[in-house]
Amino acid sequence: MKLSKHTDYAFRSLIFLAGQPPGQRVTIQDICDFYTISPNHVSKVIMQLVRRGEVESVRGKGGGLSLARAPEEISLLDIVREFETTLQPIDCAEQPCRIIGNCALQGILGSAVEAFLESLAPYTLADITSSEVQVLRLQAD
Amino acid sequence: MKLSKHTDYAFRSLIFLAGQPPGQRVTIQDICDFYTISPNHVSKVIMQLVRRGEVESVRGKGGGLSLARAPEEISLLDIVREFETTLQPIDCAEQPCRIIGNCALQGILGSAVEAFLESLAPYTLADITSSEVQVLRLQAD
DNA sequence: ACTAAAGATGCATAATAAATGCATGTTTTG
DNA sequence: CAAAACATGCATTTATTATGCATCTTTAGT
Ligand code: SF4
Ligand code: SF4
Repeated sequence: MKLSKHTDYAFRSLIFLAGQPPGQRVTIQDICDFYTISPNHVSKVIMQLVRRGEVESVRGKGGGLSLARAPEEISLLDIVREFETTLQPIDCAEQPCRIIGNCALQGILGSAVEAFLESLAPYTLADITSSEVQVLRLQAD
Repeated sequence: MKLSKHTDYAFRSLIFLAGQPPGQRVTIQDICDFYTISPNHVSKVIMQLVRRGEVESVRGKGGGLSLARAPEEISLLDIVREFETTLQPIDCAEQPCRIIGNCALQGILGSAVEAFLESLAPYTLADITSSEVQVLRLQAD
């Protein structure tokens, strides 16, 4: 029961962006340098965030990335929902199971996943971006 | 965010065993025939259940498997805990993350997993073993 | 207009983990 | 002692994830 790295990379990127002074743009390279992760992933993750409207990207020379919304308005739940490919803990149809329809397990697991997601619902990017991160960012330069 | 097939195979096996008349023994082969899954997996899964004391196995000719406890005493939560290799949604140390210690995300995700597990806690094998399954089992022969 | 910076996208490969299969050993009944 | 059935280890396959590479598009600055 793990989340994919894409999901974490999305969080890392958002946290990094949230740690910037207002109006500042950063490049994908900056993010990758900071975390020592692959630009290929970050690039794709950022694209998804741009499409969703969480991040603003400016192409071309002098361009870069910035948050398109206040951190308080970026829900952790939305990010998990976006980047997790499957939220169904068991796929009964994959190895077709003979007792489908007579098994309450699917339902129980489904509500357990709901409980997982519900418990993320109250939190936003602002809750996971401490001022220490901003300091760290400055030290990095 | 999927559970492993081992976990589901454990559930399938337990449900099958719970559907037997009292005192009846079944072989691993029976379980595999019923669900059309691989004996190799089931064999290993059953072993874990035997070690944990949920299933009783008798070796040798005429042997087989049976539940070692009442279905009401087999917690779904315990099964998930046993068969899921990792219950940590993100491993911050894998791609060492620079903001470890300054990131509240781990904690939030941790409590989300707790919520997931907590919501399984009230249920037992008895809750997912309907009488229809027993009927189906009889029809299978 | 040209060039370089920087994002956007697609495809190929590598790494990892899960799932499956095969072979062999051990126990027990008849 | 032979056959049934569990027990265990190892090899192979498959699926998914992660990574890398190549190329295209956009835009600022000269
Ligand atoms: S045992 Fe229940 S949850 Fe598992 S595959 Fe069968 S129907 Fe689905
Ligand atoms: S961003 Fe937070 S949760 Fe993700 S790896 Fe870094 S410290 Fe861990």
